Amino acid sequence: MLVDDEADILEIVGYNLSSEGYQVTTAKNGVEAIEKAKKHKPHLIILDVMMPEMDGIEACEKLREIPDLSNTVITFLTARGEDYSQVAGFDAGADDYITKPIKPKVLVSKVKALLRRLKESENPSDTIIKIGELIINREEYKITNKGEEIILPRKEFELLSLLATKPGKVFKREEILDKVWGNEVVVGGRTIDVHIRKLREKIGDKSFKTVKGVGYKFVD
Amino acid sequence: MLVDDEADILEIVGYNLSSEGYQVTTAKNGVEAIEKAKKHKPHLIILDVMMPEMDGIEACEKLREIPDLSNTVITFLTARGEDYSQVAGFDAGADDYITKPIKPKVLVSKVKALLRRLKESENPSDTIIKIGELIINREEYKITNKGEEIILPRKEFELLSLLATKPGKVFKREEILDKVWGNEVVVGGRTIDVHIRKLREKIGDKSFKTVKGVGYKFVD
DNA sequence: TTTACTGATTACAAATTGGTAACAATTACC
DNA sequence: GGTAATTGTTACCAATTTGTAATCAGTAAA
Repeated sequence: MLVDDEADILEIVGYNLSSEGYQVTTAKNGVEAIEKAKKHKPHLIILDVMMPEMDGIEACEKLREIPDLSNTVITFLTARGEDYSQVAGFDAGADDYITKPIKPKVLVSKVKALLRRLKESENPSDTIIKIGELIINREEYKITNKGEEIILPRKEFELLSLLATKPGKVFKREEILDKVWGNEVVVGGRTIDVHIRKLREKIGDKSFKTVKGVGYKFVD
Repeated sequence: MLVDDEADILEIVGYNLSSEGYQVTTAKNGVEAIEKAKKHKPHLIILDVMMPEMDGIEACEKLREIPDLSNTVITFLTARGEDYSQVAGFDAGADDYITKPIKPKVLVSKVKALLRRLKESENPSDTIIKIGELIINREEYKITNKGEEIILPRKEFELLSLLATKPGKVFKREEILDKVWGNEVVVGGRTIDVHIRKLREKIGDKSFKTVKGVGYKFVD
């Protein structure tokens, strides 16, 4: 959604974005913008700072209060050099700004980048494993169990990660050594057991099942 | 890449651009242009509107459908006065047009301008990162923390920038070295730690979390 | 030239982790 | 029930990893 009081800008920018395949809505002022935003729930709002009646900053603040738009990216259009408006803009909840004069190529690639960013934040990739009340975030090396955050040392984290990739599957000791320690490292016979014990202490005894003569498995 | 059915034009324009240091490919018609464009992925395509078989407009539309060429600038060559072709050209996805007769000086400066624009748009809006009260402006190498402006040395700035691109994500030491120092540079084992320490001093201790055996992460 | 700063290194301190040994407990199997 | 094999547990220690301060070379600014 484009918001600007100048019809020229709406047309030029709108044309460029449409021809990239984006669906474009326009609004001529802040009031209209809020109205239309509620209806259309745009993914991205490009907002001119300088507008009559309600300026961009104020419009932005109002837009940010609309719950449906919490995932909407808002970016300002601002004349080059007005840095004060940048700061004020960020305070108002903007995510980025674009400087005038507008270069179509720059604009389009900026819009692409912003929407890509939005998309990325929507699906939290496969780095996250979720089993019952246990959430393993590989990217952040963080574990949440029943809403409580737990920080595990590396080996314990990796051991848990491994077992959790396939709940119910029995991992042979050999396999665990391979994947967690690396098959060139030689460790004593009780090492795995000790680490399992630590995990049992921290995550819960019932989650780890021993299969005698074979290995361990993680159960929900 | 130049596309025109007249060999004279290819030669003259090609000569002028080559002598400015550009790498020039040529094609005699639309079909050849598409073929060669797929192979060479040119940064800029100059396309004559009037060509036998497939005209410039049609060629442009086909070129725009090639994913690899989404960042390619396409400009038309058109006889002065044919405005209709300008409109049609923009609809077909062109970025600019050049009128015949061609004045070499004008042409070269236009090409320069177009390629400069491309370059600017290639590294788009990662320019500003905002996390809580911290605003990082990569374009201006400026950081604002709680409204206060902070100036960081280059390495510290880049380290912070990197970590801030994905708050919460743990960046492995290896990855940090790669992205901030460049993977050909070899630095001592304590270098990253020392820089982290300086950032902790300037930005706040709590913002940087150590993950032993792995790396560091930035947290809000 | 002087000064100030950046960026890296070093050496040592501090903290944490990972592993082991010794022994206890449990299980499987005869 | 007895025995051997396997796993659980604990305390302890060594190795690894990180934090920190001091220092130094290189470079840009004054």
